[in-house]
Amino acid sequence: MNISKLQDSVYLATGKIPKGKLATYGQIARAIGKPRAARAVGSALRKNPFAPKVPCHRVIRSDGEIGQYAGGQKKKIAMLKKEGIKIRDGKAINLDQKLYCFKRSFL
DNA sequence: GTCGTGACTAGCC
DNA sequence: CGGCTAGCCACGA
Repeated sequence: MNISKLQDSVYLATGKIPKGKLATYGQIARAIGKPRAARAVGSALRKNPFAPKVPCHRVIRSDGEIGQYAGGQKKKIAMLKKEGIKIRDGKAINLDQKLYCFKRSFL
């Protein structure tokens, strides 16, 4: 369990993302109570000790871009496509439709 | 305790 | 609309 508190919060929030839905780093950061910690969220996901448990590939940028991925953006895009997310030129379409509403129980 | 880096965001030109 | 810069947060050395 050698994980920091920030990581724990990020994994918890990310794990709540249902299949077929997406979330932005900023959204997760906000969900954990740190709306300015989008970077820290990415750093936490990069370690991702809960690989299959935490769908880090469902987390994308606020611009609708896929963002980085430990296994490569290509893999991330492929997985998202399989989940039902449509990707075009490395960007998620219908993003507003696929975005997931986070709970504010953290606050 | 200080410095540097990174799966980001928003603002400015 | 597109590209660039600065700002923020957390972690590791």
